[in-house]
Order: sequence, then C-alpha cells, then structure tokens
Amino acid sequence: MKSNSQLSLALHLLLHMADMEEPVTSGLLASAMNTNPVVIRRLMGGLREHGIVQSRKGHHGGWTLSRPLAELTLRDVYLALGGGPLLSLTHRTQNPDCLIEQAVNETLDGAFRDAEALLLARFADLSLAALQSRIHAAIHSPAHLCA
Amino acid sequence: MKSNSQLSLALHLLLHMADMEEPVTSGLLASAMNTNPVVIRRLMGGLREHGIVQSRKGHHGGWTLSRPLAELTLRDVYLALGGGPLLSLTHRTQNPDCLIEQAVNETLDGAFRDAEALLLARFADLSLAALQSRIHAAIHSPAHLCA
DNA sequence: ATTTCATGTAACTTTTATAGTTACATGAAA
DNA sequence: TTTCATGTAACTATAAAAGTTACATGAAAT
Ligand code: FES
Ligand code: FES
Repeated sequence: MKSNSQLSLALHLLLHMADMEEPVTSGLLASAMNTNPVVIRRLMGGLREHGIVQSRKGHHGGWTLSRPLAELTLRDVYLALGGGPLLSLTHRTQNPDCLIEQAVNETLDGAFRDAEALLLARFADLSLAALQSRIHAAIHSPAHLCA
Repeated sequence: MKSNSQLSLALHLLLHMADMEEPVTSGLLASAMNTNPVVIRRLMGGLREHGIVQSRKGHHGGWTLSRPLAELTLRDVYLALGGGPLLSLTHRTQNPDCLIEQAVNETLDGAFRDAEALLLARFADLSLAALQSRIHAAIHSPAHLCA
C-alpha cells in the first residue's frame, strides 16, 4: 500500500501553528505543505475531536492549538490520528484452519506486538515541546511559514 | 496500499516443504495457499537466489529446500525476500528546506530505526526449526497439505 | 442585511504498492 | 517426442493513501 505520512504532516503542522499568534487557515497551511486544503482540514478535524486543536469559521477563522505543546506527545498525536497500523507487514489469513499458518502468524504477531510497543513507548517519551526547542535552536524567525 | 504478507506466505511455504519428501510444484502450493502458481514462483525465485530453496523443471520437477530449517531464521527469509520496509509510517518530504520538517523527520526516523532493529533482532532469534517443532507438537500428520 | 471568507463534508479521481492472471517460451524427465 | 513444470513478461485487479472538486454551513466585517 501507499505509505502513511499523516503523523509527519500533523507534527509539522502543529509545530508551525505553535509559533503563530493568529489562527491559520487550511489554505495557508496547505500551500506551505504543498498539498490541498481539504487534506489539512480532514487531518485537523481528527485532532480537534481529541482536543488538540480548535477551529473557527468565517472571517479571520482558521486553526489554533488548544493546549500547550508541553502537554502533547507524539503518542497523543498518533492516537488522535486514529492509531492506524504501524507495521507494513501483515499475515495472510487464507485458510485459518491450517495449523502451520496459525503457528507462523502467532509467531509473527508476537514480534510485531513488541516492535509496536517499543515504538509507542518512544512516541510517549517525545513531547512536542522538546521537538520545538530543538527547532528554535536552529531557526531564528519562529513564525516562518513557506507560502 | 495493500499490505504486504510475503513473509507470512514464505514461512508457510517453507514449513510445508520441510515435511515433504518429493519436490512440490508451484501449482500444488498455490492451491493450498489459495493463490496463483505464478505468485508462488515469483516469491520462491527470490528465495532461490539466496540459496534457501532449489527448483527443478520438467517431469517430477518442483521446489525443495536447499538447507536445513535449523540454519534458517526469520531474518534470513525476510532479507531474502528483499528486505522491504517494515514500518507503514513514512515521512513527508515535500520541502526539504523546511527546518521543521527536518527536525520532525529526524526524530521520527530515530524511533523508526529502533523499532526496526528490534524487529530484525527478534527475527534473527527465531529459527524455522523452532517454529517447525512447535507445529509438529500440534499436528500428527506432518506432510499434510491442503489441496 | 449582505457580503466575504473559512470551515465541514461528501463524492470523486489519482497515485502507488501488492497481489493475482494470462500467455507463452524454456528445459528436463519419462 | 510427449509431458509437465519452471521462468518471465505483460497485464489486470485490489486496496490504501493522498489529492481534488463542489458546495453547504456558519461566523465575522462592513
Ligand atoms: S513549511 Fe515548514 S518551515 Fe517552511
Ligand atoms: S495449507 Fe497449510 S496445513 Fe493445509
């Protein structure tokens, strides 16, 4: 399948928004990310339902963070995006009666679970504030947004 | 994209072959796996190039293991299949100049590398012989092959 | 009020990775 | 020389993700 880059996109968006005073429109964010406003709105919609961002319609509307980055971890963002699959390997379930298939898949699942758990634990240890400070050390105009 | 189940399939095939005396045809394997012979031949072709299986054409031809399962780990099989991506998450590389994108992606990559390393290490610890003995404990007719 | 602008969303198209299919050439055993 | 199986190219199908179009809804500004 086509590989999933929503987490990368979401983080990029949130970090940009953190440096903005005013609400930012999906149009502006989209052109900075070289994508389409609807893609942004869809993704942000998910984050809004988890209390991460807020939106306002109409004039001077747009998107703002609804809690400080220090209270947000990569894990929160990943889960708010729906917590989709982390691994690209699946197992075949063509004939569930086959004992070999069962044994193979149980074994693989064990390894998969461990890798996923490790990744989630890593995500939980990374706050967006940490990312942000790393970025601010490198950038000197915080509110920059490629339009 | 459609998710990748080659490793699961390959393991299933190898374990079946281990219990067979005679070479097995791609046609037979395919019907046991509910798939197409060409899918089997393609996959096995990769394994042959890495010395895992052998093929013979013509009458009574087919596929046989070319080394004992005890010398094969899941890692070997995974690598012989091409060592494709393990994780379904990627990062977006729309504007490589953007420092935020860079920081986000470096951070993600760190976590991804660790998870992949863990998974590979797990794979390296699992020999096919171990899988096989687990299966033989459950099955009493080793050479069974759903056709 | 009415104009303006931005979100909210449904429906559709495009892209890309994987799997499955058809067709046939090649080669080895019987 | 017939039979059977691999080897491979070319094509189709399926599925997941991303991008696009179109328009309804709602809020600010004048
Ligand atoms: S778009 Fe991220 S810094 Fe320019
Ligand atoms: S196909 Fe695996 S045991 Fe029947």
